[in-house]
Amino acid sequence: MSGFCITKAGRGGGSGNSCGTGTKCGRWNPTTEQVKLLTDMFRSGLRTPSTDEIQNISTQLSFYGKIESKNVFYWFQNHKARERQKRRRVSVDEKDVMMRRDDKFSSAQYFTEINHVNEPERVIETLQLFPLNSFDEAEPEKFRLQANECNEAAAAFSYKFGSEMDLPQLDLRLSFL
Amino acid sequence: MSGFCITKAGRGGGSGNSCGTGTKCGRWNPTTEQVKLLTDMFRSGLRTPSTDEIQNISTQLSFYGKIESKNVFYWFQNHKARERQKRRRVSVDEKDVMMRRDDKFSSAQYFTEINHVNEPERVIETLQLFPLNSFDEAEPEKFRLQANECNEAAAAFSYKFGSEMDLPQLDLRLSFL
DNA sequence: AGGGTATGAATGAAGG
DNA sequence: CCTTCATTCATACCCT
Repeated sequence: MSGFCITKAGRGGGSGNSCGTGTKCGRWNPTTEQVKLLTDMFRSGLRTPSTDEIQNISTQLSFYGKIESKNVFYWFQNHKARERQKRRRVSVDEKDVMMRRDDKFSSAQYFTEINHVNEPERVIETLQLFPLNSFDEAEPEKFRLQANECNEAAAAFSYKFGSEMDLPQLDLRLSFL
Repeated sequence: MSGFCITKAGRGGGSGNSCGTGTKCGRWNPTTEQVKLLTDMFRSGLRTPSTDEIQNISTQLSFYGKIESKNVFYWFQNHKARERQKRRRVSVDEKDVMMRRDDKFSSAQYFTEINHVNEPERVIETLQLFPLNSFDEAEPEKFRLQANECNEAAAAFSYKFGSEMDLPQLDLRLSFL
């Protein structure tokens, strides 16, 4: 299928991986300038660039090194997802902590914390060199709590399928194998 | 054996992956055989299987592991969409390369490339293994669909490369907001 | 030199 | 059909 992991045959595989000049092939390795700019954009509020924006960004960043549009696309996808993930993780932890203490009287505190929800530990904040608008990450994300787990969306599956297991065994065009 | 990546515990071996016996199964994890067959079908031209086809395929593939109709449905949806997306990105990237030269008025060339949108595969070999009327493989999609995109892209470019091409000091932060 | 972490890439599943 | 989200795989990088 789509190149499983086309992995760079580089390592050990004698295959023509001509990335000699320290540029490792295989997967995009952003330069610090590229990362800085991408991060700036993200901090400025850009979360999901459109195709055109991706193109522009890619084109411009290519000045600093090899880059493809898909790299930009993935970068934003991952960055956004990970921020969300981190936030979720934090909130869950907070909840756990609370729960753990049989809190009978901390309801007030509970709400307070919930409302705050984010305020991830300033782990990465070391980068706060920028003067700026610290509003950045606020992002009023819609809290569409999603029913995860095996909730099974079969029901939600709007696509219509015939009458279930009718056992229509047949010729099958799967004679590929 | 070049087994380096491709698979590993996850979807490999088409056996270990049994969500069946109480194992928590979050989402379908196709076995390699299933992927291979689906890919073959896709390469044979099947793009949008009908409900019946989906049913049949699903039934057949269930021999290789747990699978539901919706999985087949989604697989084709995703595969098709991603191939198209990939193609689009690649073609644009190529364009970028060209644009780097001075040709700001290469609209002719521009369109030529768009129309080409080379399709490396596109093997028509298998022809009608499928008795059905599934001509959809031909994907009667017209080009006019692309026309629109072309315009947008063109606009974006003119905007961008209107006068100079090396502004390393780009002010990305504002251009896309 | 090995383990942990950060992150690029891929893809199943939905929503619209 | 297109876009987006969640999850997972595969690596690069860093640390002890």
